[in-house]
Amino acid sequence: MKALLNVAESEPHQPIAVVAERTGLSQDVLRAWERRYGAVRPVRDAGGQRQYSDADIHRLGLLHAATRAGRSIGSVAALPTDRIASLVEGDLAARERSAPPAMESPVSNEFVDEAFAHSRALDASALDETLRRAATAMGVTSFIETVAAPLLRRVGDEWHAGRLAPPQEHLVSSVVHDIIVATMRAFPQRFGAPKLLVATPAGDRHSIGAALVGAASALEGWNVLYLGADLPAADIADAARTAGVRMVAVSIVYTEDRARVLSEVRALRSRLPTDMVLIAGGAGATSLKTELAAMNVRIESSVSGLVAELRRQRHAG
Amino acid sequence: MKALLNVAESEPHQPIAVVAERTGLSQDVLRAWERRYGAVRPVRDAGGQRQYSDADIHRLGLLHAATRAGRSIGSVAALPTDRIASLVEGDLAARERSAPPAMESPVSNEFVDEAFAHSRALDASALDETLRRAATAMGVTSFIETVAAPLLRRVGDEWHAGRLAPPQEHLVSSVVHDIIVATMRAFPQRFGAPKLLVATPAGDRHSIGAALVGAASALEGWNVLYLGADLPAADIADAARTAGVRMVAVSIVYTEDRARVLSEVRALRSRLPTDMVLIAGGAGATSLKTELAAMNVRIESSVSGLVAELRRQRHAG
DNA sequence: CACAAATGTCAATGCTTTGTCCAAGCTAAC
DNA sequence: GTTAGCTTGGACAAAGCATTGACATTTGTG
Repeated sequence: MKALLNVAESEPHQPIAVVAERTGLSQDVLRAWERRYGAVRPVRDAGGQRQYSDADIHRLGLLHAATRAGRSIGSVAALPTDRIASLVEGDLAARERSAPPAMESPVSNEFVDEAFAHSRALDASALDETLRRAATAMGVTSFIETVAAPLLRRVGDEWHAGRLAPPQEHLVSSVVHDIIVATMRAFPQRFGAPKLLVATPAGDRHSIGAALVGAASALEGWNVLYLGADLPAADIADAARTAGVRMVAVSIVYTEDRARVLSEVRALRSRLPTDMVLIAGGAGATSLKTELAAMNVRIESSVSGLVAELRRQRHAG
Repeated sequence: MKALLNVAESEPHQPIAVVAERTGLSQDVLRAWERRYGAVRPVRDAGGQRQYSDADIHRLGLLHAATRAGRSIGSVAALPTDRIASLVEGDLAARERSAPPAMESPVSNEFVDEAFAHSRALDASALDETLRRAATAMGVTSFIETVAAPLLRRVGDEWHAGRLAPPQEHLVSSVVHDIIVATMRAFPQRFGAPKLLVATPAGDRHSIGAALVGAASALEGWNVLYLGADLPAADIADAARTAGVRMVAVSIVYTEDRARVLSEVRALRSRLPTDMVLIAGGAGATSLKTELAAMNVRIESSVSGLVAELRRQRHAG
């Protein structure tokens, strides 16, 4: 930072147009600041036109920065240049201190609102983009908890209240499902990692729960074999044997026909090796927990519980 | 935090806009607190406008902190400043005690440890998988802050200490860069969304910062034109014009040659339309902030600050 | 629970500051 | 000489600030 002080030399001088370009100030403002506040005093050439030095330009840039920060030009125009520089520096530093507080909750609500609007309008691609953005930004786990679940609940409520038609509900379920499945599929099969089969038993077509389980497991480093919804017990068992999985997880949502569900799970349990762990999750599983526990099926009511179980199994098995 | 005690000088005074910005209090609140409780008594300039001293600002900041801690403004506004300060200090200490330190760190440290081990072993695919898993699980934002940045720092440290060879460092940079770029590219161009150009000026080959900016912007819903590192000013300006972008952001890391960096940015600024916003970020930008501010370049030292600016621009422009 | 005080926010109005525009004349450059 | 750019002085309009009063919540209290 050497200041060039050789007065005799013809220092570089710029016409007003160049100064306006460089500082971002209009020519009118440059003249007004000079006339009204004496912000700078450019020398004049033979014809009376302003010739700004580099120091002038720098000073004007600082003044511009000061006004952008909220100061009035009248109160800073007369200050010495280094004083202005320190003011500007202070303003920048102060803004830095106030910036960090990043917000979480308002953002996720924004996502829910946005997604809901797209759902109402049946705009599939916009909905998809919004949800993907949310998932990428906040992570799958928070996405599920703070965006997907609230959105599904809200859509469900509105549907029950008659303010939303079935297509809207289907759209949301299907888009959310696709996103979660895509997340799961994004993880390559890892050699040596234990394998987990995820499905929904016959009679239950709500596959979102299963997809959630699959995604969470994939994030845990498991190789996930995701078979989707409405699968007969025999098929699940065959697949488990063929693929050589270590564990099987089923998601149960639909429990209107309790007997049907129980018999499906029972059939599955009996077709699997006795020492293979079978986990059930979802709202339906919780409401049947006594019966399920009695037939050697483990219940995990939350995703985090499942994750804990996965870790145990992984290091145990 | 030095208080400037030069008495002889005309004490610096700030207008209400700056005070509002720095304290986070609205102008309305500032005036209400003064009128109703005499919280501060700023002097007035010739035209009757309030001029706050630095002591006033400090006091107002304390009052704001006190109200955030649950105290009523009426009960603290009249107290002497040092009494308020001790109250606030007590409140903060109490909050420390009550708030159990939310442990996010063990998880992310696990990722960092795992990734670091893979880096050391030069196992590119395992490193890639680990980092992708982390990014998917926790979201890009947290991933950057709690995994990518610590990992890069750690690798850098070890490299400086001679315990790691250049290939390891390159591997980590390149994998992290690829993941972030992939995230950015995963978002489709949205019709009607404003466009942002992101690049690193000539002479600086550290493109990770630029990639971070691009990803954060894409998550904000902007169409991002990411041009990578080491780009001459003229090329950036041409691209900006051709693509019709609304804003340009450059990431500056390398400041060994300050003059070179400054002249590149100056050239870029002068080639862009005067009213187009040019933002600079990165460690290098921070160390040059006064100079950059004087040439009508905006500084954002953190990603969250940039995001805030993006929102402002989006709704403003 | 109801009532009153406290407090953040907003609107209306008037004054100040500041950016922009205009007109007429002058200068520079091709 | 003609066109584009600059200067000056003045005028005007937009933006910012001050003041007052009111409103809607929240909070505290009997």
